[in-house]
Amino acid sequence: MKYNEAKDKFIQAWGTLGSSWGISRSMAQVHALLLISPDSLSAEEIMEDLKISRGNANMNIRDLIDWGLVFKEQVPGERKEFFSAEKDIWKVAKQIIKERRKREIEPILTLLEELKKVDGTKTDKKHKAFIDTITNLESVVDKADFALTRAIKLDENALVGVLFKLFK
Amino acid sequence: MKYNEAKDKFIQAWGTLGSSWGISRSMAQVHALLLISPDSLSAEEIMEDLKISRGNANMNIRDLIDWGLVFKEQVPGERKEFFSAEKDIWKVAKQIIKERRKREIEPILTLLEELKKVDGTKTDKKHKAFIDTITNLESVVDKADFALTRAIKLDENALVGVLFKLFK
DNA sequence: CTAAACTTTCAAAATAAATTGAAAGTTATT
DNA sequence: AATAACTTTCAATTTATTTTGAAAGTTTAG
Repeated sequence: MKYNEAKDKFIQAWGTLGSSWGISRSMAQVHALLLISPDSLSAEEIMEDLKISRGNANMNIRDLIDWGLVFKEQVPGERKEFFSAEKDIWKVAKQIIKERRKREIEPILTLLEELKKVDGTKTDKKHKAFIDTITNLESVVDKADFALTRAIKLDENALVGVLFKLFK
Repeated sequence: MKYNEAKDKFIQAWGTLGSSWGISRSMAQVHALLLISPDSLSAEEIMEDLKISRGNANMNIRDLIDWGLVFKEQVPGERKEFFSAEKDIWKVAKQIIKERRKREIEPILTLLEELKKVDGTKTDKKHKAFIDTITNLESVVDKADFALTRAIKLDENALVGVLFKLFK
């Protein structure tokens, strides 16, 4: 397989994959392109390579910067901005976990806390089932939160150690 | 907060949440409704409660069954089918992890394995960067796969034990 | 076997999300 | 201060996803 073929395959597959993670195709593709680029790229180059519009490129680059997955770089003698991706995949994974935890787990916990306050008596079947579900959900989500919060503080080697200890 | 208010809030929030996990709003809402229902519900009741069409209800119930989150139940004397959700949230979480692992992690590993075969020389910067990225990705995804595969074999209490050992 | 009860399918319609591109906004250079 | 280089915004458009609902299919009861 030729380099260009492999590159296109990776970018396109990463784009498809992104969709199932709630990340837009373009954002995933910009990320993929920067991940495999040895040098930082300008918005112009990204647009041309991926055949996407200026607006799209700009928006997705900004989002990737917000996610902490891409950095702005200053190239001496060049006026325009260049961008490069975080290449340490473990850091990338941690960043993604961190962002999703903040965006998804925190709101669930807030919601569940709120919903526990529902009025009702213990003898009402529906009320009981509701409280049970909310309580059990909270317990599981709390544990996931705990695990993820700790995981993003580990380095990759420590994680490996932990995994082996855990599932020996 | 009244029961009905809390119920609606939960169903609506679960629907919204589902979206960010690549699950359609209706599917998440059907799941939420069944999760808090003490009794199993017919397709008819689900349609009416959530104000969704027959086809939509049917499709999403089937999908939830495929995911192993909902079961068909036979009610004596009734001809139509009734449905109920798995109420053990740890089992629910494990099912979701299991399905997503199969649908998302397996294809990535296949892709990365394939992409390692790219032609090229070690002196080519682009080729080297590509191989590095693919290799590092594979290493991280492999570890995630290992951790998830093991996690879905644990029961909830064992998981708690493991978490404490891990992050003492 | 036939009709009624119920379930599934799927093309069309509705909705939601992503993308474009040109105009407006900024910043640096002379 | 004027202009060129570059970045951002956003309304309009395109594309993708979800939902509908009526028709077709299936199963059970009589």
